[in-house]
Amino acid sequence: MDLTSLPGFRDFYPEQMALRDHVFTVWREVAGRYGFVEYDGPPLEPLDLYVRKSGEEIVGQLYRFTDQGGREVALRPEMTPSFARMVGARAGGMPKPIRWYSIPQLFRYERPQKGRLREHFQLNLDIVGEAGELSDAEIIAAAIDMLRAFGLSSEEFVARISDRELIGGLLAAHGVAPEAMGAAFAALDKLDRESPEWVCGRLEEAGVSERSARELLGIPELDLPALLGRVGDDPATLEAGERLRRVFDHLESFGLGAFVRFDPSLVRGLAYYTGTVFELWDRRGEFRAICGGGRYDRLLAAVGGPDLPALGFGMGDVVLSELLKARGLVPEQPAAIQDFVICVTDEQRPAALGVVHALRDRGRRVAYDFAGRSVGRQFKAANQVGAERTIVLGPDELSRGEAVVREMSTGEEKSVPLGSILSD
RNA sequence: GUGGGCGUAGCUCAGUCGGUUAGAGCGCCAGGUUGUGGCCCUGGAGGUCGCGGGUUCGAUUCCCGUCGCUCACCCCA
Repeated sequence: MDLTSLPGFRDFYPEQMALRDHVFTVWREVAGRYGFVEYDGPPLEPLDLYVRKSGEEIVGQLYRFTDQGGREVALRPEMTPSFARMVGARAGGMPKPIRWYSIPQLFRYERPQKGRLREHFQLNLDIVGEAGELSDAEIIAAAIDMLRAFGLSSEEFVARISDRELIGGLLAAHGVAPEAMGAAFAALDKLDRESPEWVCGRLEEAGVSERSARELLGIPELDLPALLGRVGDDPATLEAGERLRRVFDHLESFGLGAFVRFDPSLVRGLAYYTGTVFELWDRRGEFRAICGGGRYDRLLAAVGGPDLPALGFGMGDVVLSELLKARGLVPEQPAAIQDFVICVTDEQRPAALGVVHALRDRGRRVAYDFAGRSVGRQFKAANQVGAERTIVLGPDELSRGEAVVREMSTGEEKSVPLGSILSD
């Protein structure tokens, strides 16, 4: 029998489970601060749920199979379609905006690499039913506060923010036809990794003149006002720019100005974003994006959900955990054992078990030796499990109704009545 | 799917210019007696040297293949 786990899948040993639990706890705590409530859906869904949204080509990237009932099913690669279905079933009767979040385990059949496995947990946090840009600022603020709650500062990460409609308008003003928009976005997205010549070439293929392409290469250097000066006079584009400016204003009002930056080269690969897009990045550039999201006003309807504006983000546990480890932000776990109860001889066993159980009833984390070993070995065992104190029951103390309590860190020892152990 | 790097004990790694029983540190287990841990000492368990084939008198070592891990590319929900 092969005892290794599947490639890209993780075993969570206790120390890793502690980190995972910490991540989930902080996520839930911050989501709660923003008034989001948690939901979940099935990890296994009909294959068609994803094909309908992303097309047939996605099938090769899914964990999928035919079940015994002949149904084509897939382990969920993302939460949005399930979310759309669940929101759709209830949206009509719910006050808007809807604020829901989830921490699904997601699966994809791809070659694993740094920060990207075949399985991960991803916080999904979305607002449905609100089109105003205050909600854009709200969702970005929530993402930023997630990382702040882990102890990361504006020195360590930044939210890169842009707007797809604004950049789309800019590209259109430079001669990109609607049908070439996707290719042009893809080219711009490569600016930080590919040579200017390469990007220029791709833009020209998308219908951009060489002169315009050269001009577009300067995009990442532009601030928002400068960029607005180059988008022409299309009213929708100008409005998108104004909208984005107000998003930044709101974030500034939240006091989060140090965490955000306009980044026109950010377009995200996702075709379905309709407005604000953003990503959270480690400033040192050691990791891939920690978090990404934006506004997707037409997606819910497109996947069969309600026709409501929506926006949200996803934040995976893999990159985040690597970052926390690299920055020394993984909290120390409390000792698994608080009290270790020691019997000097087997005669004290019944009394010891009574003490053990009474302490556990009081919520203490308690252990004791199973094997009847020497007192020295029992202390050694207590030390190994990190016990905060040991409670020694010997014939002498027990005859007086007492026990010796030893603080393991200091070695300080005192004889106390059994009753006081169980009441303080 | 493409390419690079790496596979020796639970962990981190030595080592063998091809040669007999493959080592260390840490960790683990048991002792160092009869009521006190951390340090120390002694002993022990634990490895098909990733797997398969080839060359060879002999392969953990050389060659080929394969699997796995890992990094990058592609892609990215």
